[in-house]
Amino acid sequence: MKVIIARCSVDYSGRLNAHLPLATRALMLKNDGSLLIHSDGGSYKPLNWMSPPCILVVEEPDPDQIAAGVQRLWRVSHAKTADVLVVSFHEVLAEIDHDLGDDPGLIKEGVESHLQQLLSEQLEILGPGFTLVRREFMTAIGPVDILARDEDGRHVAIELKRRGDIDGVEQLTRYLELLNRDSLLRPVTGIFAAQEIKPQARTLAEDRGIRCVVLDYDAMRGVDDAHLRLF
Amino acid sequence: MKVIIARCSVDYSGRLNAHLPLATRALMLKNDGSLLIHSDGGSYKPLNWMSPPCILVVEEPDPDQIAAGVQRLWRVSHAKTADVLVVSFHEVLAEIDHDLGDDPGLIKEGVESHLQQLLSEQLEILGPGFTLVRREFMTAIGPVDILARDEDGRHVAIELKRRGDIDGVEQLTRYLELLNRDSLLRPVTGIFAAQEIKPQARTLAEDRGIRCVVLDYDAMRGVDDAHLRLF
DNA sequence: AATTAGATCTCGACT
DNA sequence: AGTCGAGGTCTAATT
Repeated sequence: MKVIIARCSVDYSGRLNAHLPLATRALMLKNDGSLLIHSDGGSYKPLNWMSPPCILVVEEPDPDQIAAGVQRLWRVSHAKTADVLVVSFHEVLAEIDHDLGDDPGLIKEGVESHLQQLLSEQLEILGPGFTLVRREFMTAIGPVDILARDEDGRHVAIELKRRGDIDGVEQLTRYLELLNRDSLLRPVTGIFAAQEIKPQARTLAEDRGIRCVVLDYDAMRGVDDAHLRLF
Repeated sequence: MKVIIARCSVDYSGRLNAHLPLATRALMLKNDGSLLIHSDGGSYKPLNWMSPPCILVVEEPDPDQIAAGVQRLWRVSHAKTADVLVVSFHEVLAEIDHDLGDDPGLIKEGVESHLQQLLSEQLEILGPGFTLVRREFMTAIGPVDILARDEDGRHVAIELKRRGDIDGVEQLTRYLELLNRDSLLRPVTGIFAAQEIKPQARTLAEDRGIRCVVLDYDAMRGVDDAHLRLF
């Protein structure tokens, strides 16, 4: 990995065209040839970048560029697409070159799949007498997060989201339409469950007879922990 | 901005919990206190990070940590949420500290808004006799990208995407339903236009009588350039 | 400040 | 390899 602080301008051409005027920036060149160009702010997204697989070529600046103050020229080309990133160095202010070796990788403890697990174990949150049929119930257009039965034994399809917006309601609607064509399942009602439900999504869901349920993740985890402590 | 190459381990706790085992990594500390932790690979997304607004506190390692080889301890806390990132430094291998100043920012061209401009100037792509009514035609549920009339003077709502998938078809369907309630506009047909249309989206659209048009951005830009060169 | 839709989205899982 | 769904999504525009 090489890190360079430099005054430079940058041009990108590919899925869009973009230009960064001359300024001081931090460049991170990774072992695979990929390049990130960061400013001293914003969040983790670089101002400009090239993703691997790509190739870095050091070019000679032409006379016009030299006259304009360009000392070094990098052309980073994507190996499979026509994407190109050109960095015009006007001044290199600092540089680090160091071998990092392989990274052992990130250990994550997720939330989304965990939420599904918690809810399937705590279906009473949705109402008394709810029982689980299956998690990830497969249909022709994809898996329904949870299929359950209500206290009267009728099927209920549950779509789970961390943040419930309109797309989730559309998704559940498509599932319901499909499930209700199946005489073995019919009638199937829907529940839209999320930690947070956007007003537009709630309106659309209720318009379509889909019940909305806001989930309290911390409370559900608490119940789960209490449950574990019993064993 | 400070860039550090160090052997370190990292723990994140927030919307999820994550742990990075001891390894050599590149850390980028920005002026606003935000921190990125990169490995020598992957794309622009860091292994771990803390977004601003956040605060960095240098802590004293406790005896156990010192015994384990921890030389320095950083605790980066988000200012508004409970998110915390802890970096345990075992060895600092290189370091750069440099002031970058403000960045003049990125100039972009070729995103959806640009595509919308090009298409509204080249409506003949959709068929002979098409005329523009309005870009961003406002409705109660949001703006339709382009409202036009076909050669017979009938209204056509056009939904524009870079990549056309099912969500875009749903969106256009909602617009069409609403627009067709308006006696001044009725009948309104739909066109789903994108640089790339996913098969599922095409099937759904054509099922609903919505025409699909694949756009050639380069050709459209070429026409635009040619048009400019005339003046 | 809150909401919404786009993104050079990225990333992983599954077909 | 393509497709689909999720993301500690991020980000910019608009209400």
